[in-house]
Amino acid sequence: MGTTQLDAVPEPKYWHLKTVLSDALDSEFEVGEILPNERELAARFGVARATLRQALEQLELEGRLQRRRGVGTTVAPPRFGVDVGPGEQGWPGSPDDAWQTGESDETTPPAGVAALLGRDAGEPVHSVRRTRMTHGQPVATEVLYVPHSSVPGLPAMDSGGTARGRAVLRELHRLELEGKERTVELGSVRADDARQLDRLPGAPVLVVTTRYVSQGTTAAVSVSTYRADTCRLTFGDKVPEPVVPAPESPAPEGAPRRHRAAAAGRLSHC
Amino acid sequence: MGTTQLDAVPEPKYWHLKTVLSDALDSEFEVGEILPNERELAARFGVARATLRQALEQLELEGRLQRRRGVGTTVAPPRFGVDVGPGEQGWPGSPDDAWQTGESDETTPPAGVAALLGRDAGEPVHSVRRTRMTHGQPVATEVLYVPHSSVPGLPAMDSGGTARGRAVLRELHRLELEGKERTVELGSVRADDARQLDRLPGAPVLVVTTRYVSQGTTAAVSVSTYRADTCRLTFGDKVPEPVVPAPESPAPEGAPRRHRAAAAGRLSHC
DNA sequence: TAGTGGTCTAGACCACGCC
DNA sequence: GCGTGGTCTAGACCACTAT
Repeated sequence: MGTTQLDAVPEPKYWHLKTVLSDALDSEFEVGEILPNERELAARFGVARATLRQALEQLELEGRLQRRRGVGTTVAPPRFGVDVGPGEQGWPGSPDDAWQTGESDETTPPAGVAALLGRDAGEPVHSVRRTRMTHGQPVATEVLYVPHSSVPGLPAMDSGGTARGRAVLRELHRLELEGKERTVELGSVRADDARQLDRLPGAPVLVVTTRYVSQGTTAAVSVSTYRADTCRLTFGDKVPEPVVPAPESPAPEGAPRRHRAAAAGRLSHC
Repeated sequence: MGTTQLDAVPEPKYWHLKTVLSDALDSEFEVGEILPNERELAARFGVARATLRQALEQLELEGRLQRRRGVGTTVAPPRFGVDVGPGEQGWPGSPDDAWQTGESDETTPPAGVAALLGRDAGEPVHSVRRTRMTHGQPVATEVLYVPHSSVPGLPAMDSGGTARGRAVLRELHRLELEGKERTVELGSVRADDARQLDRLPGAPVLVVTTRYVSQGTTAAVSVSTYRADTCRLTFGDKVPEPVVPAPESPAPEGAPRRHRAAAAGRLSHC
């Protein structure tokens, strides 16, 4: 009746639902507000919960929603920019970088990292775990792989703690950094990283692989894992934090004040 | 019996399934090989199809599998690197860039783009659509937004074709490019881009937003949409295409020859 | 037309956060 | 304990591709 659209290509229900919800988020909700629970939303829209969840998953993927088990679904704030560009010069662990050094020990790197290092798979290297904090929340974890040959002066240390990590970084800084090469790809968080990032295993992440070049060879390789739902990676000279919308539909610029009250009967069915 | 692991934290079935399948892909399958269909796989592993599909979705997200409706599920080749770094200097549409200029017309940019341009939302700008091809396949679509003030010399053209797009780019090249700022974030493809990228709507993509700076102001903004399943974005001086594994589990370096025979009874249940 | 993956349903139970 | 999102099931039908 009211639809001018000829349904020659029927849209999936969850896709239409996602659009409806997205528009509602723009116009009727504020950042931090809590949505009705999934069972109620599904009933209100006349779909099965699994179908509703498909729509919610999409919106979470786009950074519009945040879901936490035992708590509820809230409207996510706009993604914040995280600088990973050439602006972040220097070796990892420079005085001003945003990372927090963690534990260190010896491991055999993944095959892909070994290839980047130009080492045989199975050859042990130093590994240093780090965490990146922003706005008080952990947004990324990282493992830095350093071949023994890059830090020949490293004193023998059996303890696998943060002191060892700092020692590895300190030795690394003695080398002259010629350049970095970075790649970005989509991945899903491993179980151990998931806990640190406060996400469930399998949540989407942006994986940044950095190759540190010194004296013509690869001196170290780091693999960083950024939360894809909350982060926007920025490259180049500092971007003045403009309002960049979620890819699919622009995010409103709501004040980041928080609500705990459940949304009333605003969402109408279809 | 053989498990030294105490199942105090029971792993979800789909997660375990994903691990099993991933290992099997590494050891028993080659790139291009076609897997048994979902109903058979589910039966073989003793799970519901929905559960199996959760595992397959994860593997597809990590670029290990490729699924096509009406065809089947195949083992994906390793992701290939796509250069989006500062190495790709110059304005869009430079003679050597990898993009293919498409249609152009006038549109009102999304709110976020308008903000980046420093324009009021609703103000119309030139838009140029482009496509990026690699290995004979489209890997990215792009919309370039150019305010009228950046191309004052553009002759009046009513036709909204590729000729208009080339004219806009040509005028843009008259300006001196001072720098670019790029951001990368996760998104999902809109319906129109989906067709061009040969993906279903909602498939995950890496959204690269570039701000072109000239004479201290934003002369243009482009929003590029890369297939997240097949692409690895590379920044910096050309990376010599090393073997970089999928984030969760390393990909084997199989020759990219293709099979059409269905996999035999290699996958064992649990 | 046969076979594939994609969508959808109506349930059930579980793990977690909070009170 | 209670309410939340997370997992899982066993079906059904649809859209698409290849033959």
